[in-house]
Amino acid sequence: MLKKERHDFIMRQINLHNRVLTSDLVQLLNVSEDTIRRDLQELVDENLLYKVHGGALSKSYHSSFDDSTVYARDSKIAIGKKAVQLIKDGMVVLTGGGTTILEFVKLLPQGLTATFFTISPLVAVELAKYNNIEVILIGGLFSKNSQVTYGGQVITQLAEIKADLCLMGTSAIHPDEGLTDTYWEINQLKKAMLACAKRTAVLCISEKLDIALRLRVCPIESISHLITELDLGHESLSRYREKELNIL
Amino acid sequence: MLKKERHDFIMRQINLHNRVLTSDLVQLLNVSEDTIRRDLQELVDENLLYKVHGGALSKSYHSSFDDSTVYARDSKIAIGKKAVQLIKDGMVVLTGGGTTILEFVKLLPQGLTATFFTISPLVAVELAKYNNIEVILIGGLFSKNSQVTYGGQVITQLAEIKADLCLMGTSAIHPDEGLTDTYWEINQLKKAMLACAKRTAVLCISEKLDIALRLRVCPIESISHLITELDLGHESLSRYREKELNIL
DNA sequence: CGTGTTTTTGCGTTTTGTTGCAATAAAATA
DNA sequence: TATTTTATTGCAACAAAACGCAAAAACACG
Repeated sequence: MLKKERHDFIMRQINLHNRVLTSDLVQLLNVSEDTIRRDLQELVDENLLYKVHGGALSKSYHSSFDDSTVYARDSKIAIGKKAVQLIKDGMVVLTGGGTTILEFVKLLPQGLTATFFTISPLVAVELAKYNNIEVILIGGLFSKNSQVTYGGQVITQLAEIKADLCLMGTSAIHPDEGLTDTYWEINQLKKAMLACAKRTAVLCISEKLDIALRLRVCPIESISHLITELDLGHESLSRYREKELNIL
Repeated sequence: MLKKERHDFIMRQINLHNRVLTSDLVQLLNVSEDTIRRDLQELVDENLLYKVHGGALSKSYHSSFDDSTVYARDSKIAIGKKAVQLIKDGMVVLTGGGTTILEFVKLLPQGLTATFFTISPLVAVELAKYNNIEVILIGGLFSKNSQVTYGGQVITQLAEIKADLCLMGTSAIHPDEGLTDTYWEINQLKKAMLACAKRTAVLCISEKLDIALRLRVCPIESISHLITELDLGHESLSRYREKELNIL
């Protein structure tokens, strides 16, 4: 088995299970511990995973809930500022949930007149602080993990909406694999959101670039804007610049 | 289980419940007390929580005092405790919004298995902290004043629900005039909520007793329970005791 | 084809990290 | 104060990682 194959195998395990044990890999791949450790180190150097004592963890699996201190808050504010530029008076906007979106909402101009649909209660509460924004919260089953509504009812309601712009956070984006996710229901949800907006902007901190997870949401071509905290010319974005995609 | 995963688990517990007991963690994670204590110490070193005798506390719990700014919080907690007694495993409950309801939700027992419908995003977020409660957020226009969803869509959806119990806060209750309100839309909403529940409990701090506002929601007979912070025998409640109404 | 170079891999050793135990100290509780 | 519960500390056993080294494989090039 070639080294590259081993690396791919490891990454597949990581994306599948969010974690992997060194000892498991030794068994599965039938090589020495040292080799696995070296492999993991190389993948760390490529910025593809986190190494911990005993194994490795997925980058996308970021210690799920830390509401006191928003992870990478500065980056998210930078993204929020860029996203605000897309919003014009009179627009109908659909948003997902997540801390990045929340930071974006806090940065909207006070006088903005617009209609916002959202599946996130927290986003709704934040949007309600703007006098001229009409807020419609899409109801349904409430997800304990993602803190958004999901399920059949949400998707049915989304089908009735025609939005000018959809803003969504993401757990992973990859130049070839497009938008991917780990959970089936969230995957379905994102597809429905994409379907009801003319354009979609993906808000994404740079460390979620170049990651592909189990379930495909859409190809990269279905996205109109990619917003990261990086400068336009940044090297990490070159593979995305080749696609038909506005980068902010 | 990797150490990092344990740390994440602990942080999730902390952020969910604002506190955690060492002994609980020992059981849940199946490791020795020493390990848990060391984990907690490491998280303290990372400035992620406070350690106290017997367990640990969330940092945000101490720093953010927005709880204490709730008006008449003690009364609302007293009401919440009484309201919890009405909730049994397996029930389908519908709740409104408001700080009284929110305090009630925080007092629910951890293991409770139930289904909650709610029109309040904040209540939904709070309910989501209970593993065995299914939370359905009813969507629609979002009211900037009351922080609940309202309007035609909400009423349509309410019509499809059959709840065992409805819990609502109120701005006014009067022995002769019944439940009253100031805003047309909220009035409609409350009527719809009443209609879809077998029984309705009104949570109401004593200073809202004996007040009648412009719009009638329902006569006092339509309410099955009145819950205030007062003792059962309190004089202010005498006029209500004469009605067919359980007083808690 | 042969020879020197680089890459890859596994082995032994040392170092570091992790965990549970026991003895003792401190804090909470009655 | 007496008793129980929880913390702290040092220690030993074990697991995993790092490091240097050498064998083997793959590669480059005359």
